[in-house]
Amino acid sequence: MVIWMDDQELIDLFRENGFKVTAQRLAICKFILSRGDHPSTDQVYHALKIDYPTISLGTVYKTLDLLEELGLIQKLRFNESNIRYDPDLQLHINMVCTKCGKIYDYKAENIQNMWNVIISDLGIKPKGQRIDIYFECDDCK
Amino acid sequence: MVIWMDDQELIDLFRENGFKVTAQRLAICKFILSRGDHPSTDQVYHALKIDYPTISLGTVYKTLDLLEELGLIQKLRFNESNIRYDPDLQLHINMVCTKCGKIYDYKAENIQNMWNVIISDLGIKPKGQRIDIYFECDDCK
DNA sequence: GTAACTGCAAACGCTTTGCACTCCC
DNA sequence: GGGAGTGCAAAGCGTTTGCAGTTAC
Repeated sequence: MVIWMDDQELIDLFRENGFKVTAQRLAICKFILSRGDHPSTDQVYHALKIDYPTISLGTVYKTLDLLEELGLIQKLRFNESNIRYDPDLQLHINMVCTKCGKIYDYKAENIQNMWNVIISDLGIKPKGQRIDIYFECDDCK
Repeated sequence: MVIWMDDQELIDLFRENGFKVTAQRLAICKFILSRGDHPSTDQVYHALKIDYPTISLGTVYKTLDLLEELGLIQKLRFNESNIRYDPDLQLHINMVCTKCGKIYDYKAENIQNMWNVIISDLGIKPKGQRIDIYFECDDCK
């Protein structure tokens, strides 16, 4: 799922939380929020290097950490060693191809219903969740 | 959940798959299979160093990779940088405390039923899965 | 006897940190 | 003007790799 925020909403969010608005921040933020495939730090970095040739990996890491703090994205580690960033904090299933590593999101109403049952059985207040299914995607079969 | 295999079953499993049986392998394997809390490589290493003072981290890594290949355990990465090993390949929920990092397994029949529904909706043959819930455990509240 | 395994140490890759320079406000 | 953010490079740290010595079979 792609979460839409316009520039002004992003700018307000940064300012409200006491952070300055920079071109890099906006660019990283807009890039990650527009992608449904959980890019890695490196992918963000290389994609933005085209329009922002001086951008650094450090800035990408720091900004993505900031976005996690602000509750806009979730960091995920799969079995590869790098971090991936998921802009969807709502309940969904990460369908991970074990061959090519592509990730497809899957959302359905019945998942939410089932989840509600589980949470109520557990009697806890969850702060987040993650559901993965590992499979071989059509391209890799 | 703790999966029980006796020594002879382990030994047979190694031999059947063309691997030699060594004291280190047996020890690492028995240790990880007996633990429900998803130890890290380092934890395995330090725990075994008591009885096997010459054991090395490299051997622990290699053996745990081997156990994953044999289908006995699953590697999991959480937001910490290290790898954790889960000896339960059956469907369960990893309840992860966001403060202390402890992991509790949760299993219930209705989860399996719900899961079956989702899988059949998706129309895929999953090769594995992972379900996490992040929360604050009683000790950390 | 020999092929596989262990232990050690070096190499590796991703992430974090420190710091001088820059830019937002 | 001042403090936060950027870019760069170095440091950090968990993991992997290579290899000589050892052990299972």
